[in-house]
Amino acid sequence: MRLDHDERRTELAEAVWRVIRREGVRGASVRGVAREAGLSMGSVRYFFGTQDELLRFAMRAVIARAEVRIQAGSADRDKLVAQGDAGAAAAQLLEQILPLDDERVADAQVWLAFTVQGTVDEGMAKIRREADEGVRQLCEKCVTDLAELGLVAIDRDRGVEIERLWSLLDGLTLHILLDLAPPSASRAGQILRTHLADLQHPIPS
Amino acid sequence: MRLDHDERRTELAEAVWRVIRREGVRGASVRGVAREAGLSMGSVRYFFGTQDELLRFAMRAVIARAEVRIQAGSADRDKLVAQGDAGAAAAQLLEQILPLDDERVADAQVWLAFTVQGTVDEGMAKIRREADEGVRQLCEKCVTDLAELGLVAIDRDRGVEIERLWSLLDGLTLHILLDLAPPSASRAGQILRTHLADLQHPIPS
DNA sequence: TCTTTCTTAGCACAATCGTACTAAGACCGT
DNA sequence: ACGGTCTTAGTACGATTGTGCTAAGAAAGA
Repeated sequence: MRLDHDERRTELAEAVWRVIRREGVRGASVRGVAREAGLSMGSVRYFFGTQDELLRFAMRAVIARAEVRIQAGSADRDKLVAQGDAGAAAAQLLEQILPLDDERVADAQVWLAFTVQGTVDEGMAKIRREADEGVRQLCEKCVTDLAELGLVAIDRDRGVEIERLWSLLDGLTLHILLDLAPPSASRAGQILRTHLADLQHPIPS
Repeated sequence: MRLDHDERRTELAEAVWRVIRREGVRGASVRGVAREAGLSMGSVRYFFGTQDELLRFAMRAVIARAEVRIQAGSADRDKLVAQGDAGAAAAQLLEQILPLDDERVADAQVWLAFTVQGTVDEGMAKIRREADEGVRQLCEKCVTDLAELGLVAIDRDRGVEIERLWSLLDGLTLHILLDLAPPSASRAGQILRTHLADLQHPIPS
């Protein structure tokens, strides 16, 4: 069955994630992943012809999980925007992106490892760029939704605000992953809401 | 001469940086670094008894470079604060932290690689935490200086603002390194100044 | 039950890894 | 010129790496 085949590949991807969290991308050798998955080396090679193919699949699988999470509350958020509360919609969306529970922390750890590996591996860099563009568009949508409802001051440079929001999100994510300023998970949401509140008010000057 | 000895160690650290930028921490093997430095394997081992020692030294050397850069304009900034222009002082300091030229981008690339390696290597994690605490204190000083001059609204939670600024800095750094939104280097400064301006005005209502 | 296809296991190969060790070279005070 | 210390080079060892290849086992349709 072809279904079993894909399920196996996903199981192997999950084994890759566990190994990466424990030993880094360095430890994600074919043998290491096989051991983690309880399979032999030859079996892994049956499902993935090469190590690169294995790692790229595992990387894309992280993206797929994130997309599912983001898609989940999509309808609710659209309703909020239609009701004029784009601020609440933005908060709900962006809190989905931040790693605020263990599962998302685990995913983000793996993603960060792949991201840095992409500094050296052009194949991974390409995958990362596609995913990052997706996040950027989400940030853009948040700012645009707010602006179209007149909730963002006109004197704001929208491009600057989009990239500021985007950078803040990635910085918060990094800080949560590195466990900086201990109560990060709960405080990250507070920081995000403060930022969105700022965005919705003009600079008095 | 003991001086030559330390100079050699620094040369080897620089070789480590180049290898890491080109091939990642993965490629920073004893052999690889020796080849990059134009030395034999045995020579590297003479200056560093173990690979871990070599990499840790190279990591601390990145910190040392950053400290020199930050220390450089220190007097000027203190003068600005004394004159009541804490905003200009903050902008000058924080722009030193961002990788806005090639040299600092190179350093930040290496630092990021070490940082992620620290996810798996407790020794590196310790070094990273010390350095991160230093950056946090710089952010704290910026916010505190502004607040003591009455330039920050009282209704701001200072802890939140410190970590928001800190996260934004790290996020901007990451985006510059990953080359997101092409004209990042020039735009990063603009984003930082926008953020500092926001910080200096109360949230109306 | 036989046969064909799908999975799994295991070994072999060359390459690379970190470390230990030895010996030859360079340099310097005397 | 000599003696001793500081540097460098080179080699060897066992372990691990990615990949190619072969054959045994499982599953399923005839």
